[in-house]
Amino acid sequence: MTNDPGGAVPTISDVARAAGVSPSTVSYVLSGRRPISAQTRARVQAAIAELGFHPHAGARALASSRTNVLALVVPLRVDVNVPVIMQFVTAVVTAARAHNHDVLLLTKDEGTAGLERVAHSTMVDALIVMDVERDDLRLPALRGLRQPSVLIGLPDGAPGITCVDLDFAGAGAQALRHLHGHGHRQVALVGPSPAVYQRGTGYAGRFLSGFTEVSAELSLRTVAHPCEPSAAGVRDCLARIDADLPGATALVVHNEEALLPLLADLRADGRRVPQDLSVVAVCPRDVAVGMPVRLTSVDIPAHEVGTMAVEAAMGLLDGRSVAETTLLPPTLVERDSCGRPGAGSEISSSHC
Amino acid sequence: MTNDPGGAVPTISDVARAAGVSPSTVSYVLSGRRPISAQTRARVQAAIAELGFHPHAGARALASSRTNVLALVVPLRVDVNVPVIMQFVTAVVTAARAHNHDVLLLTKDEGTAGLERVAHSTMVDALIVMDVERDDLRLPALRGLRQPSVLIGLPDGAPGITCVDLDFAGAGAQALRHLHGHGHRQVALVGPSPAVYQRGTGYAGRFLSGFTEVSAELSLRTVAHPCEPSAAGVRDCLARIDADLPGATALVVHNEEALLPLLADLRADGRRVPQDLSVVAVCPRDVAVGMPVRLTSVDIPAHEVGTMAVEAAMGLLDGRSVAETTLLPPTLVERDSCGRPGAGSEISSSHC
DNA sequence: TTGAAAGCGATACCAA
DNA sequence: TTGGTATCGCTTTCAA
Repeated sequence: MTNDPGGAVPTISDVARAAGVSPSTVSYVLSGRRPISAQTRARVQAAIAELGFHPHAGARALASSRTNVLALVVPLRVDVNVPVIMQFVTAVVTAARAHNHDVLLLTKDEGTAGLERVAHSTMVDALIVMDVERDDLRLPALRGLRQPSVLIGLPDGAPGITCVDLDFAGAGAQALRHLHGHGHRQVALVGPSPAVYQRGTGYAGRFLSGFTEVSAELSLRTVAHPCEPSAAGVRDCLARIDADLPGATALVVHNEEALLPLLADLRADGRRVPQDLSVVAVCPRDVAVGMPVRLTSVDIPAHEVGTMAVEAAMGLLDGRSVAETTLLPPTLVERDSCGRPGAGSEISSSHC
Repeated sequence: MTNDPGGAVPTISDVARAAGVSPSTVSYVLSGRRPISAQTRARVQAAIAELGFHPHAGARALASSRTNVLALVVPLRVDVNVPVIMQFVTAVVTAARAHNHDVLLLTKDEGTAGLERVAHSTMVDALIVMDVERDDLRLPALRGLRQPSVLIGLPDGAPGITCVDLDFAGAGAQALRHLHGHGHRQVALVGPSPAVYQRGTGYAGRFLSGFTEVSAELSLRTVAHPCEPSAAGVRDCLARIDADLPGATALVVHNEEALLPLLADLRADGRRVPQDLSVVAVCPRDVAVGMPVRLTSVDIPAHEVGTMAVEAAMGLLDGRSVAETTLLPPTLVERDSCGRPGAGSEISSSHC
């Protein structure tokens, strides 16, 4: 690596001259878009290394109409689960890099204008949009862009845009089925914060509907309450559950941030998990594992979803056909927070 | 806004033709780099709106050697405080947008190669690097780039690169002085996880040294222990403190993730905050406020730091002179977690 | 297997 | 106050 600080930045022509070939040959060595003899390739590559040549991204974008950049729109609200968002972001950046793309970060609060700005100015090849609401105002704008987009989430109706998400209805169903299989007949759902429902974020409702359907199908007694993710909010929510369904033997918690205060609250109340109350959480693995009690959980596969979103975007860019909607099947992992109702302290973990 | 989907994307020449002026005039209307008569300007702007023209970012970058993009390098480790990172990111993106820049997201684990890739290919005008270690391997690489960079953090020695950070030594001093002012003479520091110290992240040591200096200066009895941010880690840490400094009447907690388990642990032990034990936290405001007890805290001003980092980068790009090191003074905010030692339940919040 | 040269779409210098 | 145009650095078609 011969760095030449102070010297001018080498261009493709400099490389061509040094290698004794034409600029186009250098370009083709770089892109592999046409066969090059081994010797020529070697000479060019030597010259590239020698000069420390790096193609100019802007020039490339101009000539090829490809930026190798993906836009990622993230929510920066505080009531949204920050660690989960970070997992999506990590997954997207990592997957994008694996496809030789970089990631331009947009915030949701720039709204439609932000999307159009980066798309119209050709800063990106495709867009990935997180935190999509059921009737998201940005959808029409996205449809109008020349670049393809991929949603993380599932809006109402046929969005006409590629969507990737966890099958939250399936997740709700699976959580409840699991508890039913362990003998529970009265189960309460601790949902996301009211703000999430009000915002019209789809996953909350989809999870609830899966939960509700299974409840009906299996003739269970269930209640569902949203929950503010704070010590006070959790206390409220538990009180309401005790009032509405005093015989509840299990909780499904679809609210990552409420988990810690909730477990603390139960403990302070002398209600042991899982001896007195079973808990199934819906959250990323590492959150479930990091709790005071290792929680049986339905995984939120942020990494997979993020990766699939990028794969879908790449597929669209390459002209491959891509399923409009991809719902990842839920995965429930047994850990230590779920026993049989009324098992008291004599819980046999082999049964759960 | 007359959208013309399906029609070709308009270029600056199309606008020029429509407005009856030359392309350069359109460019100057856009950039404001030379005086334009009001009528011409109006005609051009009308044409721009009419055609829905947006300058091509790549073409612009090529012609002007300015991308209007900032690289932001974020750590995606799990042991790092995710919400705090998100606050930095938010601040940087917001500030960058205020200066008409976008943000390209790089992960720390791409290391030196990632920095050089985006810099050499001229994808960005400047770089902002988070989570800088005391003797960070990336510093030499950053110094070799044509683009300026700004560090969030403070490496050892004279880095030769602009740095922005909270004055952690001052923060440690302030936390301890505050407790001393309220009568505490035996104070324990609950530090970040051992991993943070081992990684050589500077802020942990700087905080500790400020704490230690004040301890000596005021002849206090203090101990300091790192703390794994988990239920078990917190238990361990508290046990060690009880062993080493049984008379401790106050805790300084420089470990955001340990706060919740720590408070739960104290509560379970029947030790009330602040009646039996005072606590000063070091964390962002909203974290302090969101705890079961509203914590007196030294703020981690992620927003200010992120904003200042962007301002510094803009200053460097504009050729303004920028201080090599900017340490933001700490701010302690009184809330409800700090009383006089031995005050028991008769705490008078007016005194604290 | 390689080369020549015409763009890509802006900016900014040199003229008028 | 405005216009003409060379230039930025690369890709890709057309030719050989």
